[in-house]
Amino acid sequence: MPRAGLNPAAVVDAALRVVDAGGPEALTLAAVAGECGVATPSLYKHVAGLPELRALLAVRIIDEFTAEATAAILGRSGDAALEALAFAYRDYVTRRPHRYAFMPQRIDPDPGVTAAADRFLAVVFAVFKGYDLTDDQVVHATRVLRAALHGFAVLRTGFQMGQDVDVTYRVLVETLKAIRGAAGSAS
Amino acid sequence: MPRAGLNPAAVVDAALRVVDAGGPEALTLAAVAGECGVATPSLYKHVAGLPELRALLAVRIIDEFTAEATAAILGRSGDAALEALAFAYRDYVTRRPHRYAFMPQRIDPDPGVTAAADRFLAVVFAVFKGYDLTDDQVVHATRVLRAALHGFAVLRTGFQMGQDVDVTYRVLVETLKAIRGAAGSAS
DNA sequence: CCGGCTAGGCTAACCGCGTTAGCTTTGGGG
DNA sequence: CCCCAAAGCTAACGCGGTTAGCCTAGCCGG
Repeated sequence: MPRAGLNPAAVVDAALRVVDAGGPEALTLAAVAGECGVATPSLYKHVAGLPELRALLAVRIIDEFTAEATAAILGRSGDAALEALAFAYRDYVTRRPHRYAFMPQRIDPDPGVTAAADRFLAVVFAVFKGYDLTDDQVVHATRVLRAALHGFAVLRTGFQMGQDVDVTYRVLVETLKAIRGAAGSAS
Repeated sequence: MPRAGLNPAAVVDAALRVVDAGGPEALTLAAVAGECGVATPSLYKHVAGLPELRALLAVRIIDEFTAEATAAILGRSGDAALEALAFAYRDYVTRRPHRYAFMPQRIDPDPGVTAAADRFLAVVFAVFKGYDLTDDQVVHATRVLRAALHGFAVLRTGFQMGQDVDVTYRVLVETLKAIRGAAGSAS
């Protein structure tokens, strides 16, 4: 029987296809192996197990997202950067709803994931460079921004009632422009 | 052998203990059965399976949370109500970190969970009764508030760097007071 | 007080998933 | 050309959810 010619990157590619098609729940070694056209245990020749595959996938996704976010805020500052990041965020989540579930939410034991998360964080951080805030204030502002954008991303599909979610997002973004003032006064 | 005297409520009680002790990941029929002092399949005499147990647990937790949130905003309105809800939210998450994971994030197929989620939503909704907003605007404001509070709750434990998370939360709450104006202008 | 019925417990067994062990074979490099 | 490491495979285990089917505790009517 011919070799499948796999490698870690190809396994992650297959995992991405599985996740895109079936959501985060569908990410199973059996499914990925099927997608690769290989028996399940064969995957262990390329990744150490499900946790490592998840970590590799997370790095891939975080970096993809970071690249888009970076492109969005390049050349902008202040409220314009904040808006650009917010819309890039929403766009990614809309375009890749299942992938977003792998964005880091708590501290990850995997150092690769932590590093990728830090790279992403630097982008959010950059938004507040244009404002006149102390270092501490920038940290708080970054956390608030992340929390709001993430919360919206998570709940987005769960909003009942007919009102336009795009309008809600605009309200959110407008609200967030108050971060600058709030960070200044609350610390 | 003597009967264990179980019933659905007692099973949910055991499930709560399991979740409190080991986190949402630990919620397994085997663990709950162990906590009940019973063999795993015996649970099926009281709950239909893991999904139903999860749903029952979610209802229990959402209602517990709703009760606390309701108590917090009773007798307050406007910014005071918003603050009270925000702090009740944060307090619950801090006190019951594992339980919070069962709060509804997307539409749940279980009608009981949906009903409980609606009861909770009504509380958040009530915060904006005191503001001068149209019905549509209240819906958007409610969504924004939920998104921000939820996002913070989720990311709370993941914040790196030493800065005080309580200060961050104060910045968040201050920022959210701008919802009124944003909802008014953006729609 | 007794017989029986039901509800609530049990064991056995199946399936799917992750994982490990150990065998086989491919195919590139000395 | 041969060899051997890498990359595939099958077999087997453990664990979790779930189903089937048995057995008995304990209430209820006679």
